[in-house]
Amino acid sequence: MSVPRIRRSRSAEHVADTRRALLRAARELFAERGYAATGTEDIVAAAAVTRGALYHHFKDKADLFRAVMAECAQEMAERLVAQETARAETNPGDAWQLLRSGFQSFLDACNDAQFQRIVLIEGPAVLGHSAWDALVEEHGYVLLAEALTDAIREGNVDDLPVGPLTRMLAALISEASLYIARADDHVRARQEAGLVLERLLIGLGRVPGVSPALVTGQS
Amino acid sequence: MSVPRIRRSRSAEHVADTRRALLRAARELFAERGYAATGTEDIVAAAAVTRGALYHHFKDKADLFRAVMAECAQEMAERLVAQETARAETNPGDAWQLLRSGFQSFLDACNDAQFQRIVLIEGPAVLGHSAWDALVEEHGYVLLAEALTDAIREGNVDDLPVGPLTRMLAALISEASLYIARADDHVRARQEAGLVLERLLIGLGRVPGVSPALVTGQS
DNA sequence: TCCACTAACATACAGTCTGTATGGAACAGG
DNA sequence: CCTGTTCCATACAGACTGTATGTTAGTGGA
Repeated sequence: MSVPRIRRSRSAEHVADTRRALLRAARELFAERGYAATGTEDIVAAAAVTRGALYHHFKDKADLFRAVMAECAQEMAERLVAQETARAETNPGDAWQLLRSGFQSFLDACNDAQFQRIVLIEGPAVLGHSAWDALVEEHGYVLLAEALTDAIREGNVDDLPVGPLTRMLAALISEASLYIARADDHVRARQEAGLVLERLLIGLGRVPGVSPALVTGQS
Repeated sequence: MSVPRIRRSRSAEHVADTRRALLRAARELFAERGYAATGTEDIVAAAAVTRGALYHHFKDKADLFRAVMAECAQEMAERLVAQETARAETNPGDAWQLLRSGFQSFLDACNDAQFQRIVLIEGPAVLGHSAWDALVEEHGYVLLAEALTDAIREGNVDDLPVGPLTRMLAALISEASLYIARADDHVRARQEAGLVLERLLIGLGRVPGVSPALVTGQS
């Protein structure tokens, strides 16, 4: 009953096509229905191949997801870098000013349903913490940490520990983007979240009168 | 519709036992292995019942998870409320001071592996966004939002939109607690995260020289 | 050109897991 | 005594994942 599939010359280009089709289909479906609710059969059907191709190119379903998430994170990082280098050229300010505006543009860039669902929602649960963190570390945190280090070196941001600062700021922006995405009034939510973010960042600047040893960790 | 007094002195207790056993076993296993990696058979085995009992008490596996997560969130909220009311009595300060110290103690309370895994990691992916948000809204956000509203009314916190502020602060603390939990040096991580948090909160206070309309939303 | 040999799939199958349907025991009420 | 309901156990059907196996196009060597 099954119509035999005719396979023509299988060039390296065709192989790459298969892989890309799988990635594209998986990305779409994972973002729309979530990881658990997306069967491998659904993916290969959308990609017009069979499960054999999937398991040839990827170790398992989670491996496919990892590749999809890496692609999402990669694209987001590239988008941001391009945006920020352009801004730095046209309007050269100090690193701190650049970082603050960068946060705001990240807030806009983050407003991408696929990125949110795959990287922020499904990612931590599907890949465990370590694998997720490794991916984000590679694609996202490095940029933020670099910018923060620059700003600290320039003296406009107080010498706070970059590690936790990076994670916490990233979480802040992530949550803000999710808040904006699910709000009824996107424009208003964007404005409010941007305002809150800007206010929170104020505290990072040099504040001469404040001793950095206020908090010791024991309540 | 009339509910006559039901007295099943012994059996009613037994029924509650079954339910509690399921909740306890599920909580343990979900926190340890994650939702997807925990089979219903594992849960009922740990609870010393059969799958029939599980599906009698809960609609499906996700429903059981929801109950577990609600329990976790409930306990966390109770713990915090108790802690804060005690603090408020012994050391009555203004709402803002109370809130700041409350954040720090939340940072400590959040350092609970079950809470982190179930509520913060698995929750958003297992229950969708809306169900998760509804639960957190009910158990966690209300407290934070109330405290923020008080602090704003007292004038020590600027009149910022409470909705996004609540979510973003909660995300901040959640990420900080995760950072602390996975750090090699917990004590140091706790100290650093607490410091960063304290600094970020500074920006929320009244800052006379800053116009709140700096950020308009369009980059 | 012939012959391995391998990459790139397709297909069939086995194991696992979830949800449901069925059955039964205990108990309350009429 | 009969009946209905609650509470749970068991059996079963469907779905899904990963793997084993088959098949074909390309490739390098002799």
